Amino acid sequence: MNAITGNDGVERRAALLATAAEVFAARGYNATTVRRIADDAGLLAGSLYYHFDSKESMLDEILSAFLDELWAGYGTVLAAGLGPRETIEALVTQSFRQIDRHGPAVAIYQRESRHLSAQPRFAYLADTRLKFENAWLRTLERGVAERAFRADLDVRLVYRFVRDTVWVAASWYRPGGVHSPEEIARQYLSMVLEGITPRT
Amino acid sequence: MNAITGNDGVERRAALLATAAEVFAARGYNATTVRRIADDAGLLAGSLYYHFDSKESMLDEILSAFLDELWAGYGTVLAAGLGPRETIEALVTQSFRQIDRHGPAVAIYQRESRHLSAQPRFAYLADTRLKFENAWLRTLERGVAERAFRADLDVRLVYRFVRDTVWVAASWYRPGGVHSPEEIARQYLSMVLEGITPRT
Amino acid sequence: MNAITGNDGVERRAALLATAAEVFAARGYNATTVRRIADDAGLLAGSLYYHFDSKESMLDEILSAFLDELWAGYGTVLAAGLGPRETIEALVTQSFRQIDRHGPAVAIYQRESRHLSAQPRFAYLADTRLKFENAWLRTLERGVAERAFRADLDVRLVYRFVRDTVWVAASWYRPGGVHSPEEIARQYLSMVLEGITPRT
Amino acid sequence: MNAITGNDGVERRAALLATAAEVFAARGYNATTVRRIADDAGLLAGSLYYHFDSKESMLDEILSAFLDELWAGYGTVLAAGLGPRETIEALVTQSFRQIDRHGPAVAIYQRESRHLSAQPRFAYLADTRLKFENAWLRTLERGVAERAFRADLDVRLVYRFVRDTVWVAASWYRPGGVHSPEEIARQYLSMVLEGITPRT
DNA sequence: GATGAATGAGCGTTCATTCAT
DNA sequence: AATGAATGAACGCTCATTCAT
Repeated sequence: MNAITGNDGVERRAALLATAAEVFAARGYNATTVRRIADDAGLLAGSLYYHFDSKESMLDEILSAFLDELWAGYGTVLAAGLGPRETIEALVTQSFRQIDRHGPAVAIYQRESRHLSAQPRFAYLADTRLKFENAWLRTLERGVAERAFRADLDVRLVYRFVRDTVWVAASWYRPGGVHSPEEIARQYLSMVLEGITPRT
Repeated sequence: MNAITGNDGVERRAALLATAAEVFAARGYNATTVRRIADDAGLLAGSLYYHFDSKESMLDEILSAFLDELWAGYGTVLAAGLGPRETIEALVTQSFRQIDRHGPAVAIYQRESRHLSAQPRFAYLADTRLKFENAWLRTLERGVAERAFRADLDVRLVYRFVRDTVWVAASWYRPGGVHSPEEIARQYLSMVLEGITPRT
Repeated sequence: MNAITGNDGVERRAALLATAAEVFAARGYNATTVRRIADDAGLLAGSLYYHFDSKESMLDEILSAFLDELWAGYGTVLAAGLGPRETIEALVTQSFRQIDRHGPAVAIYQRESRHLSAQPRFAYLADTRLKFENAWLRTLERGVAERAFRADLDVRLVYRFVRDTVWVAASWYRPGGVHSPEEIARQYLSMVLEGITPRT
Repeated sequence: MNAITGNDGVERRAALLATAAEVFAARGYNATTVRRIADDAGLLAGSLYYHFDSKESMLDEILSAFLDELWAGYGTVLAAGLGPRETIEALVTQSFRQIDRHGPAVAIYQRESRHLSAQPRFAYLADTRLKFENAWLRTLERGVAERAFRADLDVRLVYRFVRDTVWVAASWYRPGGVHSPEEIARQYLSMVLEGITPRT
């Protein structure tokens, strides 16, 4: 009947999660009603509970799927033994690629992770934040030590600025627009690495 | 009788709004209950309605008070006839000062303005965004024309990066910390203007 | 394939009803979900509807099967032309035997019959209660007339006490325990007929 | 305005609990909807939550108020140093008085305590059952030792029968009927102590 | 100015039931 | 016979809001 049989259930589930992620990203998790997700997905609110335990478990699945993929990418970069500048470039590029593929999940992460991480179920969000911070700070510090980066800037401030700028892009980035993720990464890196004033 | 009793209605109102802004910023507007605000302010939920029409009108008052003050500052800067670089420096510094003084309002603005601006009551948020964009884009474009800024960067992308990075700082900035708003602005501007790699 | 598969439809149906009765007895009819019955029976909730019209019809079938058997036994006793004391003894013994064989059904009857009998479908429960009451009251009154029972006790109160005590035993009686139903009946009858203080 | 001012809130709460207890007793806790309680009490479902945390907390309050009073009465009896027969008489009389005063609570206790006591919040129901059993069993055993009660009956069985008969009376007893609680206790005790057959 | 009690709409969730496969 | 997915009504509960006092 259906050309893509075999894992209909899996695909249905994935489609529902994608719908949920979009609504969560657009309106915020708390402000999103389960009826609204169901409307957008074309079924009744109660029917979602055939596929998921709860609204919260949908959120959990969205965030952990995104973070799993994110860390897979980051892990490869960090294990590659690149220099500080190249590491930063690769991490930023990876990040924009994740925004391209998991835009809604990134937006949700950005908006909700702070207060969610207080709940045991979402404790992994706090872990992620820490691992994240570690990877970036160490790379920046190594860069300063190796004179790849300026020594007169506060590394923690730079980290915060860079971290936020990357993720907050999820709030305006739309896949299929004029800029590819790689192009955005390139522009962003050029700005942060070289500055927006001309180097004479 | 309680900690935030002022000696007249205006002060009482302002104190209540400050309390509301803090809770909105900490938990999000939708997730904040009117009862929680009342608890923090030391009265009962129903009593807030003597002072305000609705929860929404508290939000409205918080955001417009902040934007009024913000535009007063920006207006002075834009009217001062500075060069592009100096204008950018002044706008960024102004912004960090606003974060210092109106932290909660900025955080609320950052988090909620996108979906609020769809409602007629909050249409002014969309206007603000536009005015904001205009001021920045024009300054950046003028800078490119005058060779104060690099011509090879996409001006709209630079605008988005800078705008977001500045405002999102409200989510981690705490007044009275190790860095003054001016110092944060200086570091940020140094990064964006000069880049984080050393200029030989 | 699963533990309670019979070799024909009748047995399957009976096995499903037995499972349902156990769950109804353990958790109460209302608190029992059709899914729970299905789980215990090793199929999915929807599949039960191939065998039964509704959850209510399962209950109906359980209760009427039990009452049919109960009245068969009672009928034999009442038709036997025994004296009042012997009739009471036989009825009580019959009752404990029913508890032994239809424990879950008796527990359900005890717990739910009062409010169920308001529904037309379960009106027969009220009839049963009446027939029951009639048989007992008549036997007790005959016993008083024939001086087999004391005349100074309120016959209706005695009836209520005895009826309740017998049926409520279904809530603690477990088949295969230390006491056979006949032994429990003997002890119970001894208490009610002779009293727990010694006869000098 | 109201003749019984001063503790209106307390009385309102008590009246609501009494209404809830009646509905719980009539239909069972699980089958009772919070809307039904509210209907019977003349307000809307949501309004109940101004007075109580949850449906469960209403149940909790009903049961613990009843048990507190019950144990106060039992404590007095058990501390009075009466003989076994007199102790049993006093306990039974106390029990029927409790049924008279807390009829719905007793019916709820009888119907729900078994499965409720599995929840931590209602663990005290299991404690009560144990204390109860202890008081009765010890009194019966003492009675057997002192030859006040027959030695040929199984004490545990007698306990179960007596316990059940007393409490199950809550399902048919209505305050203000033809029999006072004391009269019912007298008849019941006469039956159990002396037996229903005449002592020659 | 503030309280206490209520409203009513809507929320996340459950569950008996249906039905195409 | 049984499954998987859905329905739709109802449930316990929350919360912005109202209003007599």
